[in-house]
Amino acid sequence: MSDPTDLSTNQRNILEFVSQYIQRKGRPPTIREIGEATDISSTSVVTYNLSKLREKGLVDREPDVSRGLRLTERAEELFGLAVEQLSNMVRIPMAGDIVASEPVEIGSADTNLGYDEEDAVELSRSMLDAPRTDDLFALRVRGDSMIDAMVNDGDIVIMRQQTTARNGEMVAVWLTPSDTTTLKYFYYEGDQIRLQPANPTMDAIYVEPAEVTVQGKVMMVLRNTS
Amino acid sequence: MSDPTDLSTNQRNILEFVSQYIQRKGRPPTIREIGEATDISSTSVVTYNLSKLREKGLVDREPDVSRGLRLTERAEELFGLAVEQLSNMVRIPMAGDIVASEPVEIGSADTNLGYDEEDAVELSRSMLDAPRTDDLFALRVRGDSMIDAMVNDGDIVIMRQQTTARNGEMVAVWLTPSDTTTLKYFYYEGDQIRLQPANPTMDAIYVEPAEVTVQGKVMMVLRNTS
DNA sequence: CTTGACACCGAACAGGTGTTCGTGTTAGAA
DNA sequence: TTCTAACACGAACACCTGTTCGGTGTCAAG
Repeated sequence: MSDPTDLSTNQRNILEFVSQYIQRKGRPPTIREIGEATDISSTSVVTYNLSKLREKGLVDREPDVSRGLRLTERAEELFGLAVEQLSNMVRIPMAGDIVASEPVEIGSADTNLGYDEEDAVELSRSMLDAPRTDDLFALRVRGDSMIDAMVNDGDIVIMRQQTTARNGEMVAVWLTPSDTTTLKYFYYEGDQIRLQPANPTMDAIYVEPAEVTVQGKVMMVLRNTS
Repeated sequence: MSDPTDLSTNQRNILEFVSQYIQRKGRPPTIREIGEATDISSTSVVTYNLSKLREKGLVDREPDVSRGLRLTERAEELFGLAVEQLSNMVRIPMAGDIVASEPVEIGSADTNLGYDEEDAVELSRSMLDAPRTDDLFALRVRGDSMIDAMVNDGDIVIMRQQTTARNGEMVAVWLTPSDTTTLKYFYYEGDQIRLQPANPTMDAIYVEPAEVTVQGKVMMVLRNTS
């Protein structure tokens, strides 16, 4: 009955228009502005549908006040326009865990088409100077196997999915000889690859190009100690 | 002439009221609502002052439209209301560097009264479960002296200013015997204090309570590798 | 003193705006 | 078929709202 999903065409149009109008103009629209935008000739029809939307908890109205119209949080969630556009935050999905004994699993990041309201990390866009953010994903580190990369159990690494690496980039690599995943600085030197641990007190290892598979570039490491 | 700092009392009141009204009601006020709130009896006076504010680039008006009033970004910066409340982001000032050879310097964080538009770190409020965020500050790590705390050169640590610590918290401590600042997990054990490095492969050190000065709690560590 | 800029006042006007009422249409239940 | 609820239409009304205009007072420059 009051299920917000079953809306008439008019009601859906109204909701969408109001959301866009507020975002664009910074103020709610009038009854007649709604009517014009949604091809409703009569103001009473707009009023009628607004009262229906109010019953469904999607809008809020202040009586006898011009533009006394407001979208409920619930409606903003359904449309998700205002929040997303307004803030310069990046929502990075948590793709799973990263462990030394398995390759990086990026499956859940690929299959994630619609927003699943799943686990995610929110970052300010200014924190990572990345032109694109849709190919980023986050992994939670399990175990102490990454300590030579200065990454601890429970840390979160923000990664970009890519199969190649440039010199100096920190990447997640899969080493076929030892069947392990590690985070290392990548340097291509002549005929072999130098993998340098982030910890400056530790020594680099040298491997053949055929033995390494780049699985992503490490953009950032987050450690929450509180 | 068009200096935004020299505003009449009326203009200042109007600006403040409009800002609060928009934030509270989600729509701009009418001319008469502004007049009532600021004790201006005539609508023309409000119009007059609004046109003055428009000349100074603080408000924007759409003619012949009810509530066709908007605050400029410049005005929002001056008042700093809308932006701050709207986004769930936390702005943490960069207080300086942290090095092993000196105590933590929090001076610049204290003397920072007005927003100096200085260097800062912006984080999603959901990332650090801290009830208060006004006593947080950020420090950039210089040198390799913190590697036993799994913190690298160039990393940024988010800290809360406090002089006491509870067991299990990671804190920045100043050790008087060696005159060094380090980041360690803090454990009070009977008559002495155990300071445990974050790196699980390293051993703890034990010190007398008189030898340590807690300078802050480490809330988060950020490492940007891109 | 006169002038002009500045700030303010009160009133009136035209159009904007939410509300209400009577009526018509359609689809589905009884 | 009849009835009910949902949806839609147009008109009228009362109030809201931005604009405009003539007028007042203050104050510094000429």
